[in-house]
Amino acid sequence: MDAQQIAQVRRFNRVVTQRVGALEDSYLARGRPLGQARLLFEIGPEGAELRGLRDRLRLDSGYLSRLLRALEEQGLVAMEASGDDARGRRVALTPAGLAEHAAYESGSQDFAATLLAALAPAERERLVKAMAEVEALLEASVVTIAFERPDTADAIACLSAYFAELDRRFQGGFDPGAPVERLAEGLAADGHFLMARREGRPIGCVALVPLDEATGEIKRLWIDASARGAGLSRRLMERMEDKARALSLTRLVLDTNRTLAEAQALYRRLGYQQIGRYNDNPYADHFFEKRLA
Amino acid sequence: MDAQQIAQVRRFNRVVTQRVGALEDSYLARGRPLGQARLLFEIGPEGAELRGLRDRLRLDSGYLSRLLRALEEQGLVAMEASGDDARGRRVALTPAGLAEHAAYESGSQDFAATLLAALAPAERERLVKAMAEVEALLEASVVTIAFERPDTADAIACLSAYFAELDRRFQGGFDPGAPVERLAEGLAADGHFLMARREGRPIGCVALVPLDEATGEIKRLWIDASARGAGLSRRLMERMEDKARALSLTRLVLDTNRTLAEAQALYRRLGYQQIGRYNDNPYADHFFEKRLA
DNA sequence: CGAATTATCTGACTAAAGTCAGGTAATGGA
DNA sequence: TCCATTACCTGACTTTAGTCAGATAATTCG
Repeated sequence: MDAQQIAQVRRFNRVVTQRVGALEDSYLARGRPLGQARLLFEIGPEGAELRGLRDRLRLDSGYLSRLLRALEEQGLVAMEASGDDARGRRVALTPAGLAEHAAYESGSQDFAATLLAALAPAERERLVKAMAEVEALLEASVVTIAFERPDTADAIACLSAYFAELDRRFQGGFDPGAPVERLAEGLAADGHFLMARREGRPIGCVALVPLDEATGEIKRLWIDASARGAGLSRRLMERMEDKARALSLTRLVLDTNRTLAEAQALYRRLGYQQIGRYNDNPYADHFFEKRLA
Repeated sequence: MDAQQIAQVRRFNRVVTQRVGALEDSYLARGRPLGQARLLFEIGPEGAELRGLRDRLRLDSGYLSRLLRALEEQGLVAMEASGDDARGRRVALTPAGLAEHAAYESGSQDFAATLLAALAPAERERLVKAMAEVEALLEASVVTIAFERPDTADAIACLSAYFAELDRRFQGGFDPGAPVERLAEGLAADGHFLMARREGRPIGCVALVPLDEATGEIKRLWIDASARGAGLSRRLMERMEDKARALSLTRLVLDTNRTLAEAQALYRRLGYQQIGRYNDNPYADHFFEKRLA
């Protein structure tokens, strides 16, 4: 990355934190300490477990407790017992708290609207588009990618999400042929499993299964809907190719269904070439291979 | 503007202030209270007047004084008398202060680099481009546009910048034919003058001079280089069209030089049609008109 | 069951941030 | 010249933010 890019990022950081950060805070504060305001906002109309609040806002448990006491005295929140674990507790907004929350919501909306109102419609659209792009790529930049065991709860959640999506998208649905757990165990025995996480939560995966001395098969490429469009699948695939090279494989193959157009486009962009059928997978319509340098 | 746009802006605000704002602060702090760190950073290698610091950082004068005392005790800054007003004071960084400032600079660079390093080169480029777009449009959104007298110092600065640019761009240079001040007085007598400012500083202008009962001429459209590409000229032109309609004009005309290609493109986009020469301006090569609805 | 762990709360702190009411010296206008 | 204003400083506060060491009750694991 070059100096110009770094300079642009810094300029962006400066402008945005000034223009957005400070102002948003002032809209959010509403004459209340910012800590209390943020907490009230984070609790939200559905209420929340204290545990989660501590994690999301990175608060010391003593501090959180005190903030809650303050909001409680103002009649804005009420504490409740948590469902399954009697140690944990929940907070919910009282009617007064809900009203305050709504005021925050509309303040934040007003702020966004003010920002947009200063622009002509065409520029407005450009701004919104560019913001979406920045947001998606910033999210992508905090994604971590690592090889993991495919039989952990998180990995199985990924595989299940993948199968569920295939079931939705294939005409006639999709049946993996065996329980997810069994397939995961199989992968653990003879494959490699790469997982992408954002803030700890799994958002994507891909598997590699050696077929013979020289050939590996790419399987189970899945990206959560919230993480698409930021080049994550490419990052996963490239990382897996590195692995294949490290395993001395010289050829990767994969199959795919005709409804997965964006996947096919990705494979082509990555240098995969269409080949003839190499397995009897009834769901597969297209077959690809790539020679590894 | 629609709800989706507002929602996108809010999401952007949330993600960016979390990802960028908080982290940048931690890079900036370097084990020093954030207030002191910000002040040190803001003083900069050239030093600064206390007055300006108070304004830019919105600090109480007592608080600023105290922060400076703290930095002084650490040997990072030195106070000096201000040039013209013996009440005012300046701060400058000592060698130790300069070293700390440099450390902040490099920390901020590291942060930007870390952000980019997590992305593949193609995404990196997309991110930088989108950041530039957001930055430019956010800047544009704090631009204020208003009719002002054309014979103030700021307005004359705009007109001078305009003439200087024409002089640079025209083959053979440009001679306005009279001193800027005289032309400004003329405009004040029979025209209307619209000015764009960003944080108080003039960054663009346009003038309207009625030619007869029904026709007005658009002149002196200028946008500072730092403000181009965000649709400001369009905003100025549209605002001036509104003014023309309010004056019951039904037709606007303007002339332009062949080297100003982007201006011609703008006029066409705004619905101006090319017509024959309507004056004897020796610098004009193309003539346009627009019928007002 | 008993020991270790976990979730929350309370009390006792400290540091940082920010406010307010004077006070002094320089400046500018009547 | 005199008086209001301005720029900065100092002292005396208050509020926020955040930390840390127990205490208590529920849960989990061996």
